[in-house]
Amino acid sequence: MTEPALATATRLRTACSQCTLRELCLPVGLSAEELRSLDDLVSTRRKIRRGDSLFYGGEPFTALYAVRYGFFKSTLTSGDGREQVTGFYMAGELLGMDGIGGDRHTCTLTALEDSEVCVMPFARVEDLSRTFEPLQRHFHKVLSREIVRDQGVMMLLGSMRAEERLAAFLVNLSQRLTTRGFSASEFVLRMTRDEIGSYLGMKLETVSRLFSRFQEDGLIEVHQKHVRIIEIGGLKRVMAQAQSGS
Amino acid sequence: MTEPALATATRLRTACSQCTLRELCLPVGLSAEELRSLDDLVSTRRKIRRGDSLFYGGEPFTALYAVRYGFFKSTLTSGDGREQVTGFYMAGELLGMDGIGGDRHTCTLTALEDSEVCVMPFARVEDLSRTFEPLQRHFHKVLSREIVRDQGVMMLLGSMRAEERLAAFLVNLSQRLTTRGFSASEFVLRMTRDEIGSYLGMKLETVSRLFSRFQEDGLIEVHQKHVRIIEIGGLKRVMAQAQSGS
DNA sequence: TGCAATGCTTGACCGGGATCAAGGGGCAAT
DNA sequence: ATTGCCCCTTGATCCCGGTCAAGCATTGCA
Repeated sequence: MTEPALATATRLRTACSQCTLRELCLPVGLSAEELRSLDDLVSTRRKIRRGDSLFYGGEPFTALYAVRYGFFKSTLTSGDGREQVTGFYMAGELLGMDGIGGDRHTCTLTALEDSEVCVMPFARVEDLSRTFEPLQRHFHKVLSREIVRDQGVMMLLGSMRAEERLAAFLVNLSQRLTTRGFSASEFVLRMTRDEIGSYLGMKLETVSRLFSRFQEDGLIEVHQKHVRIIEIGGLKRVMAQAQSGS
Repeated sequence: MTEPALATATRLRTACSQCTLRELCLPVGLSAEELRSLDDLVSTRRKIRRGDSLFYGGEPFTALYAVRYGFFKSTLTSGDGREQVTGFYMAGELLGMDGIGGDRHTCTLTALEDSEVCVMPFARVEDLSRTFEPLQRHFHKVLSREIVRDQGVMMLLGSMRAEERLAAFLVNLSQRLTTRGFSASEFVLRMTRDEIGSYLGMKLETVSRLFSRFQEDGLIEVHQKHVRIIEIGGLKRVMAQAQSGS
């Protein structure tokens, strides 16, 4: 039986081997053939409109997702309804790893702009990584890096002052955008002050005031969601001024 | 060639299949034979004296460790020397997962009492989990649960007030001790006020004051490191009194 | 094109928790 | 049993960042 033309087209559209983002979400240094063996990883793609959610906390876990384009936040809701932003995700980053442990997602993933993800059924990820060692290794690294990232945020929240936290946030954002070929110094925030504040453990008013202060100090220029970093070195200095906070 | 008696003895001593903790750190529901196939996981054991470190941040990553007995803290040191406690670990819990992503450890693991760990060379973990599906699945779950745990701490630090955080800490400790067959209501803290404070993002004085306050309120009884929980329901109520903090 | 909704900024004030300081208790080593 | 060190407790004071409030800017929809 020959493959129908439509299936071929779909396959091509979802092929990891053709994806410009692959060095962000897949192991590097593979031969063309090895790469092709990864094309089975992605079953389909899914578009998420701004404001819609990819999955909700409590929902059964079935797949991991790689961001193709767009921007997401992950949120955790506590028993009493408080909402905490636990992360922001952009192209090439992996979503849904929280769900593996308990077979349901613990957090909610919401698109902050129109986005698209590659759907990777988790059973397939596990199957493939049993037979394909580079994938196994890579997958473990991705999981581990998520742990390290979270611990970095713990350090942020646990031992830094508000202005240090916001500076660190901007520096981090700038670095991640650079990796993806965007400008390091000028970008549009996809999230609100409230979401930044939740992520960084401060109120939206504090975020706003600090943006204004950084601007007065000549470190950045802000107009609503538009941010231009003028002196990244200054931000890094703010980040690390050895004092204890909270 | 027969196996020398000493090797046999070592093997017996390190056999997962014989370990009373195995339901805490290995997949459950395995046959005796399947269990035996896991005995290769642990290469050796290692004792760590109180105050000594199992590994340091920056050190090359080679193995994961399962706590056999004892108590550990993990700490992260920032560029400017500030130290953040990122977790406490007890029997049956897995250490070292932070190292997988970058081939070196990012945090330091220090014993808070005389302890022993099982050393599981990571190459062996990956090999075995390629051929033995239940181990693969289990390992992924453990990694994922660490992510979820860290996100829980982020929520703690990002959106709860000091007294809520400390109450949550006590409730969590009590639960983990119960799982391990210890008393849920009476235990000895292995860490100092300073370490608790670092973990929870507050100063040691605040920890001390809150302990005193909880005692006045009849929720607990504290004498130095000795804690007796009198009303766990009260602690849970403190934990969730819907207000915003920090 | 105008209106409503949402998000941002800024000011005034307040309070939780940090900081500074002093003293007390327990444990380990001898 | 004594000594010294580390840890814990408690008080007094201060300040960062939260809270409350008012008004402005931007965006999306009718």
